[in-house]
Amino acid sequence: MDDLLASLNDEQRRVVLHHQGPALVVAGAGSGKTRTVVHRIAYLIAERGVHPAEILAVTFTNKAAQEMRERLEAMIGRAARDLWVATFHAAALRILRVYGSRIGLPSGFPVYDDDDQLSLIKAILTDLGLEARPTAVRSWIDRVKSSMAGSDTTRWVEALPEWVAGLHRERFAEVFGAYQSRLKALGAVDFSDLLLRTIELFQSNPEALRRVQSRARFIHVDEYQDTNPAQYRLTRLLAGEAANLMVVGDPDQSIYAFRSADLRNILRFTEDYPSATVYRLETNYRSSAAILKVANAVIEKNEARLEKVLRPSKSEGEPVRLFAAYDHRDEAEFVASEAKSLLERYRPGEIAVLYRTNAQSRVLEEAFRRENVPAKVVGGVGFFSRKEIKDVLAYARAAVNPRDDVAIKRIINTPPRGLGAKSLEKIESRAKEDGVLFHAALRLAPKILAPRQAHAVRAFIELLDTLAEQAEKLGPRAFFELVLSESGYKQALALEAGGKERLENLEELLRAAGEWEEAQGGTVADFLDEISLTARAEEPGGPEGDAVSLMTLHNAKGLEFPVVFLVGVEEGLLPHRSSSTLEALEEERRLFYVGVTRAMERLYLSYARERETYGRREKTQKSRFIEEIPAGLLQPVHTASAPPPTPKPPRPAAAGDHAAFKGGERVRHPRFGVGVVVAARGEGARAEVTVHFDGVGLKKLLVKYAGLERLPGP
DNA sequence: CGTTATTTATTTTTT
DNA sequence: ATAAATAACG
Repeated sequence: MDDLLASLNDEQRRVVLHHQGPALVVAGAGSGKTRTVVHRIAYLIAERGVHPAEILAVTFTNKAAQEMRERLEAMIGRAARDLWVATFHAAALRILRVYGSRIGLPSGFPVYDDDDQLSLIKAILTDLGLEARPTAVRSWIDRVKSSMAGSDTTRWVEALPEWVAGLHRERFAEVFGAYQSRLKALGAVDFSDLLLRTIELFQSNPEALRRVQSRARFIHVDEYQDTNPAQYRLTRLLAGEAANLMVVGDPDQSIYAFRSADLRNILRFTEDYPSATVYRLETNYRSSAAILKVANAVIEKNEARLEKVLRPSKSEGEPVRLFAAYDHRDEAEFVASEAKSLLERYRPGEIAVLYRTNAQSRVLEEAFRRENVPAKVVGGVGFFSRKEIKDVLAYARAAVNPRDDVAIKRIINTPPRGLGAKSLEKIESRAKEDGVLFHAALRLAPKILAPRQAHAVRAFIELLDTLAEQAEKLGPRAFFELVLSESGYKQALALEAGGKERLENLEELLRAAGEWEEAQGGTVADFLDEISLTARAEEPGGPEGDAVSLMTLHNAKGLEFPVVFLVGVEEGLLPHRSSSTLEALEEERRLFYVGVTRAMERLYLSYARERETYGRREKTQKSRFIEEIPAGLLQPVHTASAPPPTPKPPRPAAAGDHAAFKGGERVRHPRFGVGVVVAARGEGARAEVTVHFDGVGLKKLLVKYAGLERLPGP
């Protein structure tokens, strides 16, 4: 297996040859970190006689896990199937599915995602009569949990700011407590719980820990700089005394503090494991020297960092270009047309556009469409978080686990069955009286509801029972087909406006389920587990052709592209306006650094002087990060023609247009099309017109809202 | 009860 | 700008 080592440099080879005990690999961007880890695993198997089933590799994203699996399979073939490659959360779920009963988790416990969390929180806020923003409450709950403050019942509250999500911290603590006991009563776990409950299991159950350890005798943790306290703890427990633990990371690429990631975890590794060997990968194989100079110039400005050199291995290359756009549209237009001309030398898939916020993707998508360049948003609002998909998945969840109240409430009146808010309230209060859960009270519901509703509930229960029965017999695909037909969901959708696209999405789900069955097979419950952890995954159906990738900077971590456009490099966006502290600012700077270091050959930075947010146009300024780059490293781009000073499209006459409409005028409505005003009455805000639209008929409209456009007479 | 109209909030990043 | 929450209507 000489060739295992032959293709590596000295730095990398030393890592691969590391045998036992703890190791910290500080790996700069583009230094071949994944490659090195993959080789190390292969070497362990081929040369050290380690069995694949004794190796665990933890990655940060599912995408990274998949890539690592593929690379290992390419290198060692079938043996790769016995390796355990997973994210922290996926690994924890697998552990809890096996040993969860030992800490009181019911078999088949559900994993609640953001949406489920939110509906639980909303219900609790209503119960307690509190007003607060549910999303803010959720993020604080997550923060408390993943920083593991929740375990210490008294002190963590005092560590919070006085006001949290619009609640006094004492009140917040009540909500937190209610949330936790609610989860417990439901026998459900949320994302943070996957980690916390696994820790709990290991601490209370040494035997379970030992068993898992035997499956993880050699542990690798990628992106260690982004581990949060719970992940840190879990890693330490798993590594145990033997500590055959190799962690890999780059402090300069730590960009998940908002999710409680703690940079100090990697900085103190050598204190945690005094016997640790430290390796450094400092040769960059990815980027041109010109690009690296920019990256280094910026990251140097951070104070909280380990000095680290990153040596280029490539020549100077193309200069990094800087484009100052008139506005966000102009910027998008530039990117799309420049990308188009680059297609002479690059495939679309070799080009990426990176931005700070998801909201920036839309203009870009539109611009690419106009230029006829294939482009796709990677990440973003995932396929599995669309309403119709979540609805159908909720049916599956309720079938697999009849105690999943959140799922049941989601679907009890979807499609409409005549069980509205009033009926739910009745069932809910009955549940409270009896001290039972919603799903239990539901079974009593026929007794406390009007005949019509009682009948509907009976039918619904029957539906759930049928589905529960079939969920055990059918594969996911057949099961979902059954759901669609039996629930009436499909029929309801077919009648709905815009239902066609949703039906197509459901077809897509069926196809994805079918493919999954063929690829690995498993029960409906297995399928749910699989997708519960990949909520933001790409559209199923695989890579549909070659396309330019549009994604957030966070999503770009770990990836590389020959051509990168980093857009919206403006004050308020990058650094984002929310970063008020020095720590936050430095994290933004690392984010910028991550973006820059994704580029191999060509890098474009751009910013707009005006940008529309919230539909509000605002003046913007170029980012301080651009100012931090020595001017000689950037080459300004000049476009052939400056855009018009006022690119604002003419707005249709509407609110504010005080000239009243008169009978006989021709108008255009955004939805109904062209029509003739038949009558008009009222003034100002209450002005009302009756219009006869071609092919639609008579409509009474409030001028203020209708958005009517006056057309010249015939 | 269910549909439509109107108002409100939302934008940081994700397992 | 747009989606989601709420109110008004049928």
